[in-house]
Amino acid sequence: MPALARAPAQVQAAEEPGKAEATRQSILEAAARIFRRDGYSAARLTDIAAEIGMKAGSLYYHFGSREALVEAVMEVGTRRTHQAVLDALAALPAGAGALARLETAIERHLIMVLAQEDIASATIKLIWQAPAPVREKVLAEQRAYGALWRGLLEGARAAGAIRPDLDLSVTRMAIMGALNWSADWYRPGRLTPEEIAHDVAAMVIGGLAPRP
Amino acid sequence: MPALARAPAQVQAAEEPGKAEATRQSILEAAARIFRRDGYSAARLTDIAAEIGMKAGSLYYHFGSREALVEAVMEVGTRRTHQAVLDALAALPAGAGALARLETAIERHLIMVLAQEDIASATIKLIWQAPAPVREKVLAEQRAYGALWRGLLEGARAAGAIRPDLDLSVTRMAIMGALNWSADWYRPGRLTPEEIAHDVAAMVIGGLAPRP
DNA sequence: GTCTATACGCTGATAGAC
DNA sequence: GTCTATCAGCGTATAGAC
Repeated sequence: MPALARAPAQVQAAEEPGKAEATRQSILEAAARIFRRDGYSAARLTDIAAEIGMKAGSLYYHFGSREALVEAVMEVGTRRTHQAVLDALAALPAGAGALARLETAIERHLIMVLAQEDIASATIKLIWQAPAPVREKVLAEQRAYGALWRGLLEGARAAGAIRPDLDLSVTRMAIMGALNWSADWYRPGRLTPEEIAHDVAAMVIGGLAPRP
Repeated sequence: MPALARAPAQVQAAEEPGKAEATRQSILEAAARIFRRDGYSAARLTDIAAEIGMKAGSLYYHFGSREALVEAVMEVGTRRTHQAVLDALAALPAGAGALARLETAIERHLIMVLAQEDIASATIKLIWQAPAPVREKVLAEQRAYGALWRGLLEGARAAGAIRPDLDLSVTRMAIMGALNWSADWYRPGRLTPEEIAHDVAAMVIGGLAPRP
């Protein structure tokens, strides 16, 4: 079979960013910025388009609807946060203990949310604002991420680092709450994302530990 | 000055619930239910009115606008939660320590959010969904509530119950996040609000404690 | 006080020129 | 690919009957 001189346009676009793909990306970024700033209901397609010097109608060449757009934003946000935490865990030394892994995950997740990552923090903010169908899809995708956390907590419990009277589901949700709420209240300034991440991680880890 | 046989209608309405006042109350409750279920943008005045067998237009006899309605819901929610926590604190024995006070506040706040209190949990859910002007007003009202928590944390720190390296503002927001996020994920069933409140309180208190 | 009927504005979405 | 119309739908809000 002779090699094709050039892959079909569609495939090419999927592989290396052609113009359409690049535009799609900047639309996603712009949408994340506006959605994050205004919330789901107040964000208008006009504002999003204007953010990158386009007109609202043009967005429809790249996305089928407003809902498809939010969904895409949240899908990327979910995947990106998941991947960042996985990477951080992979970067740990081989012998890292369960607590070190949990601590790493907490800090990395929080930094994704705080460090100007519009897509990550917009995603968190939008989860409970988006229309139910979108929310369901995203939550389904987040199950894998949730499973990662469940594993981390079970590992910590097996290592004796979690007091036996705590329910692990409640624990997990309380942790996610402490982390995700920061997407709303955080304003750059007094403390760095790293400082905040450290404090929260310290609190959580300490809170899980069995009473001496 | 001879006593009036009957107070003017307006004053009467403000003092003891006349019909208008009673209706106003049930509108607030209905609105909280719908807003909590659907979120700010998806909740329609038609749905709210229908919830209590009214027509959308009739709501305008009681509230000037959709925004005025959400604002009223959130105002009541804020006040009611604040008051519930104050009451719980007041019910403690006189000699209760700083940690016991903090623990009580955590549990009471969480129970307000979880125990089918539509107005309290709708308020939390709406804070970051409502239009900016409404949010600003509500946040302003919540400053007093925030001050209560700041006092609780400072008291705990003075009592030596909080490790010195934790920033109290970050701590406070992390706690509120862990508590408030529950308004979104909690579904009645497996665990009671009390059980959840206990777990979260235990985690938080433990997390603040100085490392031995 | 609540209804019905309607006006109004706004925004998501489409069609076709370029 | 992006623009310029333009439409359609919906939900808030108003006016007036009852």
